[in-house]
Amino acid sequence: MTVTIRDVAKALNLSITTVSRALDGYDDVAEETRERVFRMAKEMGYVPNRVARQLRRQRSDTLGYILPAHTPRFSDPFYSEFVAGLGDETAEQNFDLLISTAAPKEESERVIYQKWVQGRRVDGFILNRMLLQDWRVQYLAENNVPFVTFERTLDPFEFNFIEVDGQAGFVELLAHLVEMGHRRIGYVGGPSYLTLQASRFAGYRTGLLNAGIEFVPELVAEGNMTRAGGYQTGKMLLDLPEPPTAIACVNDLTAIGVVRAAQERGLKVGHDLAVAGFDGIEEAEQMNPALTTLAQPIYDIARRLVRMLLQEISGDEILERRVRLKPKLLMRNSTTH
Amino acid sequence: MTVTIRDVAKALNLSITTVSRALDGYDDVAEETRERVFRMAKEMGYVPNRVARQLRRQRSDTLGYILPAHTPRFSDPFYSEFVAGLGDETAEQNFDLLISTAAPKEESERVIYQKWVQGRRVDGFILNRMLLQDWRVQYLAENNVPFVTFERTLDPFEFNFIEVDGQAGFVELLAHLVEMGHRRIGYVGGPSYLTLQASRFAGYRTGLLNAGIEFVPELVAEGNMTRAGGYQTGKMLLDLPEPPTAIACVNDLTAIGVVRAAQERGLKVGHDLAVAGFDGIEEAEQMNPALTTLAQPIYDIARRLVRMLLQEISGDEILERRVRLKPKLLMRNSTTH
DNA sequence: TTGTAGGCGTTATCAA
DNA sequence: TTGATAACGCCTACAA
Repeated sequence: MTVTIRDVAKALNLSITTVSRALDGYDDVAEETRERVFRMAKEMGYVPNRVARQLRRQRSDTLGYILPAHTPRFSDPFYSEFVAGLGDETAEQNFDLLISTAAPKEESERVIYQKWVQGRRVDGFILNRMLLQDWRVQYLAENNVPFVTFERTLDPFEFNFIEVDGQAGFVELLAHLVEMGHRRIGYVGGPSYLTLQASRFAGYRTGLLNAGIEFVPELVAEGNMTRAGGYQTGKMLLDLPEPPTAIACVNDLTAIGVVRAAQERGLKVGHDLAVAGFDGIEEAEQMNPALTTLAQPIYDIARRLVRMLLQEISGDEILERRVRLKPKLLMRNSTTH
Repeated sequence: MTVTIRDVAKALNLSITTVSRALDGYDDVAEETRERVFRMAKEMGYVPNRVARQLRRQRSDTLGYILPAHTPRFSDPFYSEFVAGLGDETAEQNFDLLISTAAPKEESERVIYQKWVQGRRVDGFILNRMLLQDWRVQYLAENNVPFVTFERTLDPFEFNFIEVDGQAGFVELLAHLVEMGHRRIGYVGGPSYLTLQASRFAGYRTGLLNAGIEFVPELVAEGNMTRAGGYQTGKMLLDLPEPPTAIACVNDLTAIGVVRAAQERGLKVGHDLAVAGFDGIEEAEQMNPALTTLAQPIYDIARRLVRMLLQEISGDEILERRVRLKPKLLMRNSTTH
């Protein structure tokens, strides 16, 4: 049926050893033999059986990523871009990417990690949307499973990660808003157990401090990082007796929701209300008004994470361990008009 | 290191054969033995090595799906929902889902299919966004690889699929627009080689015919099914000397772009211009004005496709072969105000 | 430079 | 009801 290495060997009157070594580029194979092997393999359409190779090598050549999806209709451009980056880089490195979705912190999420680890389905994991204290980090570290993360955690384990300095970003954003004349600045965040919420919120507070503006708890609300969440919390803030004149949001999706809430109230975003987000998704650029945001190179980060993880898995020299990037403030019409 | 079936057998003083059969639920194992085996396996934390099993059984217990992504920043809620459905159902059936992204019709896409087929990485494929004549169908059919599709093609091969009747949907939509008083109705479609474009466009034309409205080629434009594409083509149509008063769009994303173009021109969508889409993504419901759309149950369709494919793979009786659904017209403010 | 042989962890065949 | 044994396809020490 399908062509195996044995068929190729037989057709060439060689041993499977020689064929295997020729194909794998060992240098103890005669140049002429190698060429014959390559030609025949191609002609017969031979493709190594990955499963057999995996069993022999005791590696799966597969990376795992579990998407933190709360609902089936979950949709965040951040993840589309992130997954695209993971997929492209793994493919380029001749690895596979195994994906599943699970609601964060649920039992079902834990079950998937366990299944993949114990069934040796993957050689390592990419994690993101980290919790301040993250059971995944503990579980993987204790089981000696390689992993890398986007954002870090407070857990007392050594691991490699990329982080984008949300605190510094928000400090810069607040300075920008203050410069545009705002003093009453609101903040719509995400769940408090998220690393990114902690650092971005810290940036918000530092930014206020820097400008000598008093922190007003009423101007801060917790959303769920979706459009709908931004819309809800946006309405709340805008319906205050003394509403903010600017709202900084934990991510672009939230900001999009806030913009909608504002427009529904007849406010002209950019004039009557400034709104800013974080991520730099494509939609932020295209909406009306274009959204001021702290952009991070999601696609490239994903690719880089894969490379870091593969270095760790292969035991190669690890070139990058803890990468810190700064988001880029893109000032657009939602705050500058 | 990790526990194998051999360890369990040794601990119980049984042969690995018996352990294997006990665990797999064969009925020629003494009830008492079976219980001992189960208890010990659990105690020792034994999890079968999936790779070894795959090699032996010559099956991968994995389904493949290649996401048609044109750019790294590609992001369409349709696919988020579709992939979520695929992932949930495969997981529930104890299968894995292998995902990659590739630009449609590119050489790189073909390479992935070949690699997965020849490397026996997957037991079957789910396809969507079908081309009228689709090389994937031909390739898989000729290689006897099981697959199911969302939408069908014109290829002369037998295969199982689910389709949503876009033609009937657009006929209904056009009737609605006509009833709202529109006579000058535009259409923004997708690439002409797509099945869904062919059928939805056919519905548009039939709808015009039914209302006795002459077909005006200038009112039809080809987009690329993205927000940005909708925005571009929307501007084009709206800048005509005699612009349409209603625009039917091939999908929601396109419609969202058209709405933005209209709003930029100061048009009040729902009053000055009617706009409608197709898909029923969440955002369509939340935008302002809410978007009239032809909704299809994307998540459920994905799950159903997986079940159909697994029936085909397992050789079970196939309960569903060619499923035809009708989209549901959701009339909202973008056309009814 | 090439070949022989053993084994990765399962499952399936056959015999006991 | 249980066990010995042979694959599945590949890689790699070791021998030739």
